[in-house]
Amino acid sequence: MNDGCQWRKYGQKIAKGNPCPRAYYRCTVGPSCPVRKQVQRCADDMSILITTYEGNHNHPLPMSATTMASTTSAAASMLLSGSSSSSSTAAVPGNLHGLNMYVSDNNNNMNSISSRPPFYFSNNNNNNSPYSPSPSYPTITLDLTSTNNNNILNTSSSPPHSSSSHSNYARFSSRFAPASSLNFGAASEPATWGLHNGAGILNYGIGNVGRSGNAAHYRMSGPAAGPSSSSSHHNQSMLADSTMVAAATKAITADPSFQSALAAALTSIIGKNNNSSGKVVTSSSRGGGDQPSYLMNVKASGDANTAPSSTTSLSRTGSLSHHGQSAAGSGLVFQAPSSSSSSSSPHSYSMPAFTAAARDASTSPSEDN
DNA sequence: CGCTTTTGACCCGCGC
DNA sequence: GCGCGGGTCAAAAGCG
Repeated sequence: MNDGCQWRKYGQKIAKGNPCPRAYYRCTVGPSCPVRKQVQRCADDMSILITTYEGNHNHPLPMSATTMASTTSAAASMLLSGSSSSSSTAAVPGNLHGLNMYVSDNNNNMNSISSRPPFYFSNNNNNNSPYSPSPSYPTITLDLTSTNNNNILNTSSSPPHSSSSHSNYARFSSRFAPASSLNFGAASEPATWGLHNGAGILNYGIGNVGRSGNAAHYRMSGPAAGPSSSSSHHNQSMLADSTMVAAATKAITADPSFQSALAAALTSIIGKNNNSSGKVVTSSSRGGGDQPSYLMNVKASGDANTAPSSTTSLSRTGSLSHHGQSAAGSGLVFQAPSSSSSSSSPHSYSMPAFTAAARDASTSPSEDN
């Protein structure tokens, strides 16, 4: 996926748990630009690419990387951020509890590093795009650079690849709002992608409201608050215009493998932070409403000296597999890495828990290992 | 010829 | 201390 920057590959590695090699690239635009990116295919759906950016560019970005004219991304930004602005709004990345994300169609100049959010989904399944030659590869990109004020990272004082708790990953996590969570829709249920907090105040997502043959119909789902509510900066209205539906549908097309890829992408963050001061610590049920809700709590204290400890959660609702095994009442579903023992146990996961979540979402639990 | 990619070696942190 | 795994280095090969 052409993102407007020039990259030089400097390494490739087979990572555990994924037969596909992970490729390492450096930015070659600047003489000593510290920005790097990793590209890897999703283990569960090799048509999905996961790209992770890390570092700050120390040079002006090329024009191709600074132009942003994506109405789709703007719409999707609103979708996931809860903004009520119309589609004429400039492409301002959504910012919800510190987690910026939006859905993007790669055909719409989704090439800007300076203005895109750090976490976005791209489905470049339009072969007319000059940036997506041949096959269509939906991609999930984690942008850990800090080239605009909307990014949640600031890695300027971090060494490019610190593996200590001072890494940018730790700060990434530390800036999650304590109660924010990412809502994984159940694979066998209408997907509700979006963010909500522990109290269920914010729950923007994309709901599959019906199927006709193979055609899925999506709607935007929001909280119960009225569309004109503006009492808080988290405007809770949703605009389900056609642009948003189109963007949302594209993002959901890969469901449930989309979930897997997202989980794997998150794994790349959490895995970095899997140390004594910040790790996936537990999993628990935390039913907060009428439907079962399983939250995977991630404690990330980040920089032990400066950042207060915070907790973020991954949650998914509904059943956990395609095979009818409901997780309701089953209690612990995800096992924390700290108590797992590699792959020897059928209920332990060598990968961080987010990968486990992905497999739960798309395969039989008995296939996990 | 210059730049990029490939690929095995190397480094280092972490867990046992 | 040792092995493992992720990330990087650097020489060789590839390519336009």
